[in-house]
Amino acid sequence: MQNQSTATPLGTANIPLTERLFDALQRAIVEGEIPQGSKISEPELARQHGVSRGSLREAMARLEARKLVERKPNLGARVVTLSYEQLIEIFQLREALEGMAARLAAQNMSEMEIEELQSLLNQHGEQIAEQHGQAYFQKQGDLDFHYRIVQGSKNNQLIELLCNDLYHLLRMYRYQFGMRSKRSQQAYEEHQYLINAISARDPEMAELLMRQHIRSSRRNVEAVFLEKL
Amino acid sequence: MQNQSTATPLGTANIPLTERLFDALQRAIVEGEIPQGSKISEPELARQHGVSRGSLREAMARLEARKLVERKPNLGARVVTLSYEQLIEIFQLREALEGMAARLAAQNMSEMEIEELQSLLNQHGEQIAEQHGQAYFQKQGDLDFHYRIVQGSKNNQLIELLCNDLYHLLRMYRYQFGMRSKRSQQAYEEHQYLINAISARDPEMAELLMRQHIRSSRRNVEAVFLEKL
DNA sequence: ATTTCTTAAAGTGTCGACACTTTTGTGGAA
DNA sequence: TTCCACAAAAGTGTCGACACTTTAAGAAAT
Repeated sequence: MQNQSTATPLGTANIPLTERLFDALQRAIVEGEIPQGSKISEPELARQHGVSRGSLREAMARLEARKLVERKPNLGARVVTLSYEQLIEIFQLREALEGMAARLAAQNMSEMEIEELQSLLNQHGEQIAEQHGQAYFQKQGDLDFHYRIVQGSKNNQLIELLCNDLYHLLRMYRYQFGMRSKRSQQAYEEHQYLINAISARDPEMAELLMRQHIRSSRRNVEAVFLEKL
Repeated sequence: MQNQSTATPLGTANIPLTERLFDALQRAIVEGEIPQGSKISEPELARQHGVSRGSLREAMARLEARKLVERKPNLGARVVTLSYEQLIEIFQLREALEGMAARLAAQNMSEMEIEELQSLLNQHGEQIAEQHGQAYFQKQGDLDFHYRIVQGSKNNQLIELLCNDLYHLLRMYRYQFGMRSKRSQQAYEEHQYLINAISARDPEMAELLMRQHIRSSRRNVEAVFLEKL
């Protein structure tokens, strides 16, 4: 039996402080609550969250590993600064990684998983039809779809890398750069082709389609950026 | 002015303790000095290295991020356990990532870098001729070659990922699984083709060749493993 | 008024201590 | 002898303190 009345907010039991802190900070950074490029003062941030500097420090080390903050010895840490160049680099990474993921998914996804993926896409389709669903589709839906294919690859290295490491940095870009687009209809169709290839157990085709899909997505981002100038 | 006589071993000045510790531990793990799968006791390891637990803890957090140790809350940390399955997964990753790296290298490497790469390969060739240079070529040379192509991609995300994160895990496999092979002659030739493609500024071909090269390398590992059973 | 030197404030690096959790080891009951 | 309970030991989680480094502010000199 342990004290449930005093400190522990019920449900956070046994989850180490550092971990909760890490999640909280990650969310705050991704959503821009702590602005990009801003300097982080350990004593202040620790105080705000009511933890010791040591605990915060360990959370920061993990944030650094995910490239959400940058630290320089004796100079302290700052939230990463997002840039167009980095975003393009990430798209190139994704093209390679998710391409491989799609290839493996075509080999390794179970029939059931494929069905679920299809029904997820059907939902997206409805939402697009209903509300010209730009908001939802871009922000959550697209991410969900890609997420599942990565899971379907059954390659743990790939899953770890894309879903734990890169995922949050990418989310940060979506949050803070806007990144809405008029491509939802187009993306929806590309997703459907992809499912077809996976369903047909055609790894080669699945990889090809995924790579094209991400390349289109990148071009769209490039176009949006040019507009802004 | 700072005390040069007492503590600082001259040359380690200003490099934080945690960082030096991190490097030392990483080396020890990669080379198997601390055996794979072994449990790590923070107090003991800290004592051995003459640092406080806090410093060691931060180094451990970074090791964890590189997948060299695994930590579970309240249960402590163990060195990662290498497995055939994981190795295959890593090869799949590399196929995707280094394939992309080769593609980009064909676009972005400077003429000078290409020349240097060629002369590096020439050295390798000589070594193979001389001493049937299996040892060197496998352990260092091959890694060097791939390393340079990744650098040549000029994609910082890719460079970071392959040369900082995955690199050491891969080195650990080389160290501890042996992974010598009779493929050095074959690999040498494949490397030469790759340079030709890069030199011809043919991204498509460079990617294709790199992927084939890594796939061959994987097949070789698979074969070596089957032998062992 | 501008620059530079000096000194105080803030911040980071590192440590040792204590509370709580898990593991280990020992003795008694079946 | 085997199994369980329970105390002791070891280990992890978290904190606060102190030393050294960097940054900021203010005084002195040009």
